[in-house]
Amino acid sequence: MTSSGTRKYEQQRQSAIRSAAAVFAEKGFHGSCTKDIAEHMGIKQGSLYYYFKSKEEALDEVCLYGIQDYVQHMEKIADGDQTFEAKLIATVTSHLSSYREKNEALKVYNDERLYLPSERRRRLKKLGSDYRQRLEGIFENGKESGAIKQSVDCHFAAQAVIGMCNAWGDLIVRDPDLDLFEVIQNCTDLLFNGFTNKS
Amino acid sequence: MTSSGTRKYEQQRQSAIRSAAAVFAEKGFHGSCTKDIAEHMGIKQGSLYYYFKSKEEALDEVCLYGIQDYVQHMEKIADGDQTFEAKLIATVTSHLSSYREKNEALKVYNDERLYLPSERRRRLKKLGSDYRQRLEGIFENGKESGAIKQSVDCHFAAQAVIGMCNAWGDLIVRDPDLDLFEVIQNCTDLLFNGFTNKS
DNA sequence: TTTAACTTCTATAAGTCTATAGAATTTTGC
DNA sequence: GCAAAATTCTATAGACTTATAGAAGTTAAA
Repeated sequence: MTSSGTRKYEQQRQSAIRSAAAVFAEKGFHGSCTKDIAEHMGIKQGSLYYYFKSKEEALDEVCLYGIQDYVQHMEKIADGDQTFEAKLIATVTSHLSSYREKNEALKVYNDERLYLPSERRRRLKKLGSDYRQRLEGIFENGKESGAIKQSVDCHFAAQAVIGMCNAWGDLIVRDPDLDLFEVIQNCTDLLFNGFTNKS
Repeated sequence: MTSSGTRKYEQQRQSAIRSAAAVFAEKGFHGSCTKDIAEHMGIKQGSLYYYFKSKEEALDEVCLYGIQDYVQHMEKIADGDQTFEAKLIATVTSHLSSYREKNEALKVYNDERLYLPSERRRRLKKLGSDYRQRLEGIFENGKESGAIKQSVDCHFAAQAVIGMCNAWGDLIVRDPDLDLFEVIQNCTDLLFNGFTNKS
Protein backbone atom coordinates (compact mmCIF):
# COMPACT_ATOMS: atom_id res chain seq x y z
CA MET A 1 0.00 0.00 0.00
CA THR A 2 2.78 2.39 0.93
CA SER A 3 5.12 3.35 -1.90
CA SER A 4 7.88 2.04 0.28
CA GLY A 5 11.46 2.24 -0.76
CA THR A 6 12.09 -1.48 -0.45
CA ARG A 7 14.58 -3.00 -2.79
CA LYS A 8 12.05 -5.48 -4.14
CA TYR A 9 9.42 -2.81 -4.51
CA GLU A 10 11.69 -0.71 -6.69
CA GLN A 11 12.71 -3.68 -8.80
CA GLN A 12 9.16 -4.81 -9.34
CA ARG A 13 8.08 -1.29 -10.16
CA GLN A 14 10.75 -1.07 -12.84
CA SER A 15 9.60 -4.42 -14.16
CA ALA A 16 6.05 -3.13 -14.23
CA ILE A 17 7.11 -0.05 -16.19
CA ARG A 18 8.90 -2.18 -18.74
CA SER A 19 5.93 -4.51 -19.06
CA ALA A 20 3.61 -1.56 -19.49
CA ALA A 21 5.93 -0.14 -22.14
CA ALA A 22 5.90 -3.40 -24.06
CA VAL A 23 2.15 -3.81 -23.94
CA PHE A 24 1.35 -0.16 -24.66
CA ALA A 25 3.79 -0.15 -27.57
CA GLU A 26 2.16 -3.19 -29.10
CA LYS A 27 -1.51 -2.38 -28.64
CA GLY A 28 -1.56 1.30 -27.76
CA PHE A 29 -2.62 2.70 -24.41
CA HIS A 30 -6.36 2.40 -24.97
CA GLY A 31 -5.97 -0.91 -26.74
CA SER A 32 -4.28 -2.55 -23.77
CA CYS A 33 -5.81 -3.47 -20.47
CA THR A 34 -4.20 -3.76 -17.07
CA LYS A 35 -4.67 -7.51 -17.24
CA ASP A 36 -2.32 -7.65 -20.26
CA ILE A 37 0.35 -5.70 -18.41
CA ALA A 38 0.05 -7.81 -15.28
CA GLU A 39 0.23 -11.03 -17.26
CA HIS A 40 3.26 -9.81 -19.18
CA MET A 41 4.93 -9.23 -15.86
CA GLY A 42 3.70 -12.47 -14.29
CA ILE A 43 1.33 -11.17 -11.63
CA LYS A 44 -2.45 -10.80 -11.41
CA GLN A 45 -4.38 -7.78 -12.64
CA GLY A 46 -5.28 -6.42 -9.23
CA SER A 47 -1.71 -6.64 -7.96
CA LEU A 48 -0.58 -4.08 -10.47
CA TYR A 49 -2.26 -1.42 -8.36
CA TYR A 50 0.30 -2.02 -5.68
CA TYR A 51 2.77 -0.33 -8.02
CA PHE A 52 0.60 2.19 -9.83
CA LYS A 53 -2.19 4.40 -8.61
CA SER A 54 -3.84 4.09 -12.00
CA LYS A 55 -3.32 3.01 -15.59
CA GLU A 56 -2.61 6.65 -16.40
CA GLU A 57 0.22 6.72 -13.89
CA ALA A 58 1.74 3.69 -15.57
CA LEU A 59 1.62 5.60 -18.83
CA ASP A 60 3.37 8.58 -17.28
CA GLU A 61 6.14 6.38 -16.00
CA VAL A 62 6.60 4.68 -19.34
CA CYS A 63 6.85 8.03 -21.11
CA LEU A 64 9.37 9.35 -18.63
CA TYR A 65 11.41 6.18 -18.92
CA GLY A 66 11.38 6.50 -22.70
CA ILE A 67 12.41 10.10 -23.02
CA GLN A 68 14.62 11.04 -20.13
CA ASP A 69 18.19 10.08 -21.02
CA TYR A 70 17.39 10.74 -24.64
CA VAL A 71 16.91 14.41 -23.88
CA GLN A 72 19.79 14.54 -21.40
CA HIS A 73 22.10 13.18 -24.05
CA MET A 74 20.93 15.82 -26.52
CA GLU A 75 21.71 18.57 -24.01
CA LYS A 76 25.25 17.33 -23.65
CA ILE A 77 25.68 17.24 -27.42
CA ALA A 78 24.19 20.68 -27.96
CA ASP A 79 26.26 22.28 -25.20
CA GLY A 80 29.50 20.69 -26.34
CA ASP A 81 32.06 22.49 -28.46
CA GLN A 82 32.28 20.08 -31.36
CA THR A 83 31.84 21.02 -35.01
CA PHE A 84 28.39 21.01 -36.60
CA GLU A 85 29.20 17.80 -38.41
CA ALA A 86 30.25 16.03 -35.23
CA LYS A 87 27.15 17.20 -33.39
CA LEU A 88 24.82 16.03 -36.11
CA ILE A 89 26.51 12.64 -36.25
CA ALA A 90 26.30 12.39 -32.47
CA THR A 91 22.62 13.28 -32.56
CA VAL A 92 21.77 10.68 -35.16
CA THR A 93 23.84 8.09 -33.34
CA SER A 94 22.23 8.85 -30.00
CA HIS A 95 18.73 8.88 -31.45
CA LEU A 96 19.11 5.59 -33.27
CA SER A 97 20.93 3.82 -30.43
CA SER A 98 18.25 4.94 -28.02
CA TYR A 99 15.66 3.63 -30.43
CA ARG A 100 17.21 0.21 -30.44
CA GLU A 101 17.44 0.14 -26.67
CA LYS A 102 14.17 1.63 -25.54
CA ASN A 103 12.07 1.62 -28.66
CA GLU A 104 8.98 0.42 -26.90
CA ALA A 105 8.87 3.23 -24.38
CA LEU A 106 9.79 5.76 -27.05
CA LYS A 107 7.01 4.53 -29.28
CA VAL A 108 4.56 5.11 -26.47
CA TYR A 109 6.06 8.50 -25.76
CA ASN A 110 5.71 9.53 -29.40
CA ASP A 111 1.98 8.87 -29.50
CA GLU A 112 0.58 12.39 -29.57
CA ARG A 113 -2.92 11.34 -28.80
CA LEU A 114 -1.96 10.66 -25.20
CA TYR A 115 -0.84 14.16 -24.33
CA LEU A 116 -4.04 15.95 -23.54
CA PRO A 117 -5.12 14.80 -20.09
CA SER A 118 -2.63 15.27 -17.25
CA GLU A 119 -0.37 18.16 -16.31
CA ARG A 120 2.46 15.75 -15.79
CA ARG A 121 2.07 14.42 -19.31
CA ARG A 122 2.18 17.92 -20.74
CA ARG A 123 5.49 18.47 -19.01
CA LEU A 124 6.77 15.24 -20.48
CA LYS A 125 5.65 16.32 -23.92
CA LYS A 126 7.60 19.51 -23.49
CA LEU A 127 10.78 17.45 -23.21
CA GLY A 128 10.24 16.37 -26.79
CA SER A 129 9.96 19.91 -28.06
CA ASP A 130 13.02 20.85 -26.00
CA TYR A 131 14.81 18.15 -27.90
CA ARG A 132 13.75 19.60 -31.23
CA GLN A 133 14.71 23.11 -30.20
CA ARG A 134 18.15 22.01 -29.13
CA LEU A 135 18.62 20.36 -32.48
CA GLU A 136 17.39 23.51 -34.17
CA GLY A 137 20.03 25.42 -32.23
CA ILE A 138 22.72 23.11 -33.55
CA PHE A 139 21.59 23.92 -37.07
CA GLU A 140 21.60 27.64 -36.35
CA ASN A 141 25.17 27.44 -35.08
CA GLY A 142 26.07 25.45 -38.16
CA LYS A 143 24.72 28.24 -40.31
CA GLU A 144 26.68 30.87 -38.44
CA SER A 145 29.89 28.93 -38.69
CA GLY A 146 29.31 28.45 -42.41
CA ALA A 147 29.14 24.69 -42.11
CA ILE A 148 25.72 24.57 -43.74
CA LYS A 149 23.98 26.54 -46.45
CA GLN A 150 22.22 29.81 -45.68
CA SER A 151 19.14 28.53 -47.48
CA VAL A 152 18.52 25.83 -44.88
CA ASP A 153 15.45 26.40 -42.72
CA CYS A 154 16.56 25.28 -39.28
CA HIS A 155 13.10 24.54 -37.96
CA PHE A 156 12.35 22.26 -40.88
CA ALA A 157 15.79 20.73 -40.79
CA ALA A 158 15.39 19.67 -37.18
CA GLN A 159 11.98 18.19 -37.90
CA ALA A 160 13.37 16.37 -40.89
CA VAL A 161 16.19 14.79 -38.92
CA ILE A 162 13.83 13.62 -36.19
CA GLY A 163 11.29 12.26 -38.67
CA MET A 164 13.94 10.45 -40.59
CA CYS A 165 15.53 8.98 -37.48
CA ASN A 166 12.14 7.73 -36.33
CA ALA A 167 11.49 6.10 -39.68
CA TRP A 168 14.92 4.50 -39.67
CA GLY A 169 14.47 3.59 -36.05
CA ASP A 170 11.41 1.57 -37.00
CA LEU A 171 13.48 -0.36 -39.50
CA ILE A 172 16.12 -1.06 -36.88
CA VAL A 173 13.56 -2.34 -34.45
CA ARG A 174 11.86 -4.61 -36.96
CA ASP A 175 15.15 -6.05 -38.18
CA PRO A 176 17.46 -6.59 -35.20
CA ASP A 177 20.23 -7.89 -37.45
CA LEU A 178 20.50 -4.54 -39.16
CA ASP A 179 23.86 -2.91 -38.59
CA LEU A 180 23.34 0.25 -36.61
CA PHE A 181 26.60 1.71 -37.84
CA GLU A 182 25.59 1.32 -41.47
CA VAL A 183 22.26 3.00 -40.86
CA ILE A 184 23.98 5.92 -39.19
CA GLN A 185 26.35 6.12 -42.14
CA ASN A 186 23.49 6.28 -44.63
CA CYS A 187 21.62 8.78 -42.58
CA THR A 188 24.44 11.25 -42.08
CA ASP A 189 25.52 10.98 -45.69
CA LEU A 190 22.05 12.00 -46.80
CA LEU A 191 21.91 14.88 -44.36
CA PHE A 192 25.30 16.23 -45.35
CA ASN A 193 25.35 15.59 -49.07
CA GLY A 194 21.95 14.52 -50.34
CA PHE A 195 21.38 11.78 -52.87
CA THR A 196 22.46 13.49 -56.03
CA ASN A 197 25.63 12.54 -57.83
CA LYS A 198 28.17 15.35 -57.95
CA SER A 199 30.75 14.11 -60.42
CA MET B 1 -31.18 -1.92 -43.04
CA THR B 2 -30.25 -2.71 -46.64
CA SER B 3 -27.03 -1.13 -47.88
CA SER B 4 -29.16 0.50 -50.51
CA GLY B 5 -27.67 2.71 -53.16
CA THR B 6 -29.81 5.70 -52.30
CA ARG B 7 -28.29 9.11 -52.85
CA LYS B 8 -28.76 10.09 -49.22
CA TYR B 9 -27.42 6.81 -47.98
CA GLU B 10 -24.18 7.28 -49.90
CA GLN B 11 -23.79 10.86 -48.75
CA GLN B 12 -24.37 9.98 -45.13
CA ARG B 13 -22.00 7.07 -45.34
CA GLN B 14 -19.26 9.35 -46.65
CA SER B 15 -20.03 11.74 -43.84
CA ALA B 16 -19.76 8.88 -41.37
CA ILE B 17 -16.38 7.87 -42.77
CA ARG B 18 -15.07 11.40 -42.44
CA SER B 19 -16.39 11.69 -38.90
CA ALA B 20 -14.83 8.38 -38.00
CA ALA B 21 -11.54 9.57 -39.50
CA ALA B 22 -11.60 12.74 -37.44
CA VAL B 23 -12.40 10.98 -34.19
CA PHE B 24 -10.02 8.06 -34.73
CA ALA B 25 -7.23 10.48 -35.67
CA GLU B 26 -7.72 12.47 -32.51
CA LYS B 27 -8.19 9.73 -29.95
CA GLY B 28 -7.03 6.60 -31.69
CA PHE B 29 -9.26 3.70 -32.64
CA HIS B 30 -9.43 2.12 -29.20
CA GLY B 31 -9.64 5.50 -27.52
CA SER B 32 -12.78 6.52 -29.40
CA CYS B 33 -16.24 5.13 -29.01
CA THR B 34 -19.05 4.94 -31.52
CA LYS B 35 -20.90 7.58 -29.54
CA ASP B 36 -18.10 10.07 -30.29
CA ILE B 37 -18.30 9.35 -33.99
CA ALA B 38 -22.08 9.59 -34.08
CA GLU B 39 -22.03 12.88 -32.19
CA HIS B 40 -19.39 14.31 -34.47
CA MET B 41 -21.69 13.50 -37.35
CA GLY B 42 -24.83 14.70 -35.61
CA ILE B 43 -26.73 11.44 -35.16
CA LYS B 44 -27.23 9.04 -32.26
CA GLN B 45 -24.90 6.21 -31.41
CA GLY B 46 -27.21 3.40 -32.49
CA SER B 47 -27.92 5.01 -35.84
CA LEU B 48 -24.32 4.64 -36.88
CA TYR B 49 -24.95 0.95 -37.36
CA TYR B 50 -27.19 1.75 -40.27
CA TYR B 51 -24.00 2.70 -42.11
CA PHE B 52 -21.45 0.30 -40.64
CA LYS B 53 -21.71 -3.32 -39.66
CA SER B 54 -19.20 -2.69 -36.88
CA LYS B 55 -16.66 -0.25 -35.53
CA GLU B 56 -14.00 -2.29 -37.30
CA GLU B 57 -15.72 -1.78 -40.62
CA ALA B 58 -15.66 1.95 -40.02
CA LEU B 59 -11.93 1.67 -39.47
CA ASP B 60 -11.49 -0.24 -42.71
CA GLU B 61 -13.34 2.45 -44.62
CA VAL B 62 -11.30 5.22 -43.05
CA CYS B 63 -8.05 3.49 -43.95
CA LEU B 64 -9.13 2.89 -47.51
CA TYR B 65 -10.25 6.49 -47.84
CA GLY B 66 -6.89 7.65 -46.52
CA ILE B 67 -4.61 5.59 -48.70
CA GLN B 68 -6.28 4.96 -52.03
CA ASP B 69 -5.51 7.90 -54.30
CA TYR B 70 -2.21 8.34 -52.52
CA VAL B 71 -1.02 5.03 -53.86
CA GLN B 72 -2.66 5.48 -57.27
CA HIS B 73 -0.80 8.74 -57.69
CA MET B 74 2.48 7.07 -56.81
CA GLU B 75 1.91 4.42 -59.47
CA LYS B 76 1.45 7.08 -62.12
CA ILE B 77 4.63 8.82 -61.02
CA ALA B 78 6.68 5.64 -60.91
CA ASP B 79 5.47 4.45 -64.32
CA GLY B 80 6.04 7.81 -66.02
CA ASP B 81 9.14 8.56 -68.05
CA GLN B 82 10.35 11.64 -66.20
CA THR B 83 13.85 12.09 -64.82
CA PHE B 84 14.73 10.92 -61.32
CA GLU B 85 14.66 14.50 -60.06
CA ALA B 86 11.21 15.16 -61.46
CA LYS B 87 9.86 11.93 -60.01
CA LEU B 88 11.22 12.64 -56.57
CA ILE B 89 9.78 16.15 -56.61
CA ALA B 90 6.44 14.77 -57.77
CA THR B 91 6.48 12.22 -54.98
CA VAL B 92 7.20 14.73 -52.26
CA THR B 93 4.58 17.09 -53.68
CA SER B 94 1.96 14.37 -53.88
CA HIS B 95 2.73 13.08 -50.40
CA LEU B 96 2.59 16.47 -48.74
CA SER B 97 -0.50 17.64 -50.65
CA SER B 98 -2.29 14.47 -49.73
CA TYR B 99 -1.28 15.03 -46.12
CA ARG B 100 -2.84 18.45 -46.08
CA GLU B 101 -6.03 17.15 -47.60
CA LYS B 102 -6.62 13.85 -45.86
CA ASN B 103 -4.25 13.92 -42.93
CA GLU B 104 -6.78 12.53 -40.50
CA ALA B 105 -7.49 9.41 -42.47
CA LEU B 106 -3.81 8.99 -43.27
CA LYS B 107 -2.92 9.29 -39.62
CA VAL B 108 -5.33 6.48 -38.86
CA TYR B 109 -3.96 4.44 -41.72
CA ASN B 110 -0.40 4.87 -40.48
CA ASP B 111 -1.14 3.44 -37.06
CA GLU B 112 0.56 0.07 -37.21
CA ARG B 113 -1.09 -1.29 -34.15
CA LEU B 114 -4.34 -1.67 -36.07
CA TYR B 115 -3.09 -4.05 -38.70
CA LEU B 116 -3.28 -7.42 -37.06
CA PRO B 117 -6.95 -8.40 -37.04
CA SER B 118 -8.74 -8.51 -40.39
CA GLU B 119 -7.75 -9.81 -43.78
CA ARG B 120 -9.07 -6.67 -45.39
CA ARG B 121 -6.82 -4.54 -43.18
CA ARG B 122 -3.79 -6.60 -44.14
CA ARG B 123 -4.53 -5.90 -47.78
CA LEU B 124 -4.80 -2.22 -47.01
CA LYS B 125 -1.49 -2.33 -45.20
CA LYS B 126 0.07 -3.87 -48.25
CA LEU B 127 -0.81 -0.74 -50.21
CA GLY B 128 1.57 1.17 -47.95
CA SER B 129 4.45 -1.18 -48.62
CA ASP B 130 3.61 -1.09 -52.33
CA TYR B 131 4.05 2.64 -52.07
CA ARG B 132 7.46 2.27 -50.49
CA GLN B 133 8.56 -0.31 -53.04
CA ARG B 134 7.56 1.93 -55.90
CA LEU B 135 9.58 4.74 -54.39
CA GLU B 136 12.47 2.33 -53.94
CA GLY B 137 12.21 1.52 -57.64
CA ILE B 138 12.48 5.20 -58.50
CA PHE B 139 15.71 5.35 -56.54
CA GLU B 140 17.05 2.25 -58.27
CA ASN B 141 16.38 3.78 -61.66
CA GLY B 142 18.04 6.95 -60.49
CA LYS B 143 21.12 4.95 -59.62
CA GLU B 144 21.18 3.25 -63.02
CA SER B 145 20.83 6.54 -64.84
CA GLY B 146 23.64 8.02 -62.78
CA ALA B 147 21.39 10.67 -61.27
CA ILE B 148 22.25 9.59 -57.75
CA LYS B 149 25.31 8.22 -56.04
CA GLN B 150 26.15 4.52 -56.12
CA SER B 151 26.57 4.58 -52.36
CA VAL B 152 22.87 5.30 -51.78
CA ASP B 153 20.92 2.44 -50.21
CA CYS B 154 17.60 2.53 -52.03
CA HIS B 155 15.64 0.78 -49.31
CA PHE B 156 16.82 3.24 -46.70
CA ALA B 157 16.40 6.17 -49.02
CA ALA B 158 12.75 5.38 -49.64
CA GLN B 159 12.11 4.97 -45.93
CA ALA B 160 13.87 8.26 -45.26
CA VAL B 161 11.76 10.17 -47.76
CA ILE B 162 8.55 8.77 -46.36
CA GLY B 163 9.57 9.43 -42.76
CA MET B 164 10.59 12.94 -43.56
CA CYS B 165 7.43 13.68 -45.50
CA ASN B 166 5.34 12.41 -42.59
CA ALA B 167 7.24 14.61 -40.16
CA TRP B 168 6.86 17.60 -42.44
CA GLY B 169 3.26 16.68 -43.05
CA ASP B 170 2.59 16.97 -39.33
CA LEU B 171 3.97 20.48 -39.39
CA ILE B 172 1.74 21.39 -42.30
CA VAL B 173 -1.30 20.07 -40.54
CA ARG B 174 -0.58 21.90 -37.30
CA ASP B 175 0.10 25.18 -39.06
CA PRO B 176 -2.40 25.63 -41.91
CA ASP B 177 -0.81 28.94 -42.92
CA LEU B 178 2.42 27.17 -43.79
CA ASP B 179 3.25 27.49 -47.48
CA LEU B 180 3.17 24.05 -49.00
CA PHE B 181 5.41 25.11 -51.85
CA GLU B 182 8.11 26.30 -49.48
CA VAL B 183 8.03 23.05 -47.55
CA ILE B 184 8.39 21.09 -50.77
CA GLN B 185 11.31 23.31 -51.73
CA ASN B 186 13.10 22.65 -48.44
CA CYS B 187 12.43 18.97 -48.61
CA THR B 188 13.68 18.40 -52.14
CA ASP B 189 16.73 20.57 -51.58
CA LEU B 190 17.73 18.41 -48.64
CA LEU B 191 17.15 15.21 -50.56
CA PHE B 192 19.15 16.34 -53.56
CA ASN B 193 21.97 18.29 -51.95
CA GLY B 194 22.00 17.83 -48.18
CA PHE B 195 22.63 20.58 -45.70
CA THR B 196 26.35 21.05 -46.08
CA ASN B 197 27.79 24.13 -47.71
CA LYS B 198 29.71 23.36 -50.90
CA SER B 199 31.53 26.57 -51.63
C1' DT C 1 -53.25 11.46 -49.72
C1' DT C 2 -51.79 7.03 -49.00
C1' DT C 3 -48.43 3.61 -48.85
C1' DA C 4 -44.05 1.74 -48.91
C1' DA C 5 -39.33 2.38 -48.40
C1' DC C 6 -35.86 4.64 -46.00
C1' DT C 7 -33.62 6.81 -42.08
C1' DT C 8 -33.11 7.73 -37.30
C1' DC C 9 -34.29 7.00 -32.60
C1' DT C 10 -34.74 4.66 -27.86
C1' DA C 11 -33.78 1.10 -24.89
C1' DT C 12 -31.11 -2.54 -23.52
C1' DA C 13 -28.46 -7.13 -23.30
C1' DA C 14 -24.11 -8.75 -22.86
C1' DG C 15 -19.58 -7.99 -22.45
C1' DT C 16 -15.28 -5.65 -20.93
C1' DC C 17 -12.46 -2.88 -18.03
C1' DT C 18 -10.64 -0.13 -13.97
C1' DA C 19 -9.93 0.28 -9.32
C1' DT C 20 -10.76 -1.17 -4.50
C1' DA C 21 -11.22 -3.97 -0.27
C1' DG C 22 -9.85 -7.35 2.40
C1' DA C 23 -7.95 -12.07 2.72
C1' DA C 24 -3.95 -14.93 1.94
C1' DT C 25 0.73 -15.52 1.34
C1' DT C 26 5.58 -14.41 1.46
C1' DT C 27 9.50 -11.96 3.25
C1' DT C 28 12.18 -9.58 6.74
C1' DG C 29 14.15 -8.38 11.25
C1' DC C 30 14.82 -9.83 15.64
C1' DG D 1 10.73 -19.45 15.03
C1' DC D 2 7.73 -15.43 15.65
C1' DA D 3 5.70 -11.16 14.74
C1' DA D 4 5.37 -7.44 11.77
C1' DA D 5 5.74 -5.69 7.33
C1' DA D 6 5.52 -6.25 2.56
C1' DT D 7 3.66 -8.38 -1.47
C1' DT D 8 0.22 -10.78 -4.08
C1' DC D 9 -4.23 -12.76 -4.54
C1' DT D 10 -9.49 -13.17 -5.10
C1' DA D 11 -13.71 -11.18 -5.74
C1' DT D 12 -16.48 -7.61 -7.11
C1' DA D 13 -18.77 -2.85 -7.73
C1' DG D 14 -19.48 0.31 -10.87
C1' DA D 15 -18.77 2.39 -15.12
C1' DC D 16 -18.57 2.24 -19.93
C1' DT D 17 -19.09 0.09 -24.77
C1' DT D 18 -20.66 -2.37 -28.72
C1' DA D 19 -24.25 -4.05 -31.30
C1' DT D 20 -29.20 -5.28 -31.85
C1' DA D 21 -34.27 -5.02 -31.95
C1' DG D 22 -38.09 -2.76 -32.75
C1' DA D 23 -40.57 1.71 -32.55
C1' DA D 24 -40.90 6.27 -34.45
C1' DG D 25 -40.30 9.57 -37.77
C1' DT D 26 -39.23 11.10 -42.56
C1' DT D 27 -39.19 11.09 -47.52
C1' DA D 28 -40.70 9.67 -52.15
C1' DA D 29 -43.80 7.65 -55.57
C1' DA D 30 -48.16 6.83 -57.27
